[in-house]
Parts: sequence; structure tokens; C-alpha cells
Amino acid sequence: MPTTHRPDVTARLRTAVVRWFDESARDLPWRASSCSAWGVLVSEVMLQQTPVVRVEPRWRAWMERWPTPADLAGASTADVLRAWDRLGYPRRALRLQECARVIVERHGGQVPADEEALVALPGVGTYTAAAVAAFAFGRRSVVVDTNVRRVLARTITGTALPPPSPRAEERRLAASVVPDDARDAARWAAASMELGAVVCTARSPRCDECPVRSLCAWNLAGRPADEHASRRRGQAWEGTDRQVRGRVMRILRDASGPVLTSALTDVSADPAQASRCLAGLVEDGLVEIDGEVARLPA
DNA sequence: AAGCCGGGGCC
DNA sequence: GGCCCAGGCTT
Repeated sequence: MPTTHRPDVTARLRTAVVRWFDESARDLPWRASSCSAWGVLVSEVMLQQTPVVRVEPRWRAWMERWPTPADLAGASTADVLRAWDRLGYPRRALRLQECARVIVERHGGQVPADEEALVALPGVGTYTAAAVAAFAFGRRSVVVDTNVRRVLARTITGTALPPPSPRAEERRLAASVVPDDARDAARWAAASMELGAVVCTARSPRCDECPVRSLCAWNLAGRPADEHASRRRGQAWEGTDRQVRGRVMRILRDASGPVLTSALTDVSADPAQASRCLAGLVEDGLVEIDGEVARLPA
């Protein structure tokens, strides 16, 4: 008997969320109808673990400078890393340039529309491939990001938050909610992500402004606490290799040319950590060392 | 499944 | 000061 509720709830959920989205969607540049598929792909890679507000200005500058995959493919990697600025995880910038080169070499300079081809590109995983297929090409795909996971966990499953690591069950649920029609599916993807980003937020959800509060399982259950709160652990930051790597990259971005490696290893009080991080950056292709000096890759 | 990989803003 | 963010990749 309970299962008979689901199809009805699903239909109402989709309708209400999409209607809300049509009225109040943020005006983001990569959503413009004039935005290229490449522009959409660039935005998705930048948005991997970096909030919209920080991505938008970097995206605008990036697209003005390198409007096509061929433009980025031909750029200096040092310029690419500097343009990436402080978006974080600079390996993403490296992969994005590799991605551009693969698109030029294997796809004639055009972003492929098939999810299979997209997911084969460097830096493009399940989420990004589905997002580009939907947003750039209007393809039907199952777009599951942190926002969609949270929205479905609350509205359908009735929990405060999804489990710490994604489960196959979540993907099945997400797939069952996607409309059959490709255009509707793409709109649902954008709308459900937007709801999670703007209203159904992780920290303090704005349930009083939510278009689906009357059917949300979590809200109807009295918004119970997160059941696996004890299993979540935030990423440490102070004193980590990630922090040291970030400092090294910042120095190299800010410098116009080579920097003494001794100046780079000074960023950590622990010499072993400093040399380990520098070696790791070289291994990752983010830094080149030539004798006593280091620089961003040409 | 778990760990690694930036950086900043907000509660 | 902990937590979160339109994840991907490696082990």
C-alpha cells in the first residue's frame, strides 16, 4: 500500500520544483541559451567542490580568454593555472586543459554529446558527464550531485541528509524520478539542483520558502536529526599537505617567473612535509623543477 | 569504501 | 572552529 503513494508524490514533486525553478532560477551565465557546450563543461568542472559565487567571475574571465577547446588546448599551462586562481584543487585545471586537448584531437574540437564519450574525458566523471549531456545538449540523463542527493533524501526518503558516501540505492531512486521526456529531464535536473543549492540547503534549510514542504517526507516527519551524524568527519585543514601544497602553488602563481625551491620549502616548518609536497606537485604535473629553481609548467 | 586533493565563507 | 561546497581519481 505505501508504494502506491510514491508515483503520485514523484509527479507532484517534479511539477512543483520545476515550476518554482521557472520563476526563481538564478541568472547564471552558463545557463544562458547562448552559452556553448564548452562553456557548460568548463562551468561544471569549476563547480566541482567550489561554490557558485566563487566560480562565476573566474568562469567569465576564462571563457573570454579561451572561448573554445582549441584555445585552451593551445594555452600555456602556467597561464591556465594562474587563471584558475584560487578555485582550489588545481589538478582540475590541469585535467581541464587535457580535456580540451582530447576534444581537439579525438572529437574535432567539439564537445561530445554522448555520456559515454563525455565520461571518457579527463576530469569528467559520472556527475559531470550527465550534467553536460543534460544542460548543454538537452539529453535525458540521471544527474546526481550533492544537492540532488539531499533533496531526494529529504523529500522522498525522509532523512535529514543522505549517507556520507553515495549508495547504489540513491542512484536508483534518482533514476526513478527523472521524467521520460528529455527536455523535462534536463529541466528537472537543473531545478532539483537549484532547490538543493538555494532552499534545501545542508546547514539551515529554508523550509518555509520551499515549494514542496507540504509533500516532503522529512518535513512531514518533523524534520528528525541526521541519523549518521557520528560517521561524518570534516576534512582537516590546518597543517595538512593540502594546505602546504596550496601555499606552494600560490607562491608560484604570484611569481612571474622561476622561484628558488628553498623559498617554496619554507612554507612548512616540517622539512620532510615540505619536500614531500613539492615532490607531489611535480609528480602531479603542477610544478617543474630545474636545478635550484621551480616554476609552473610551460 | 576510503583517502587524497584547495580554499573561503558562514554559523 | 567545524562544516560545507554542481566531484574525480586512486588504492
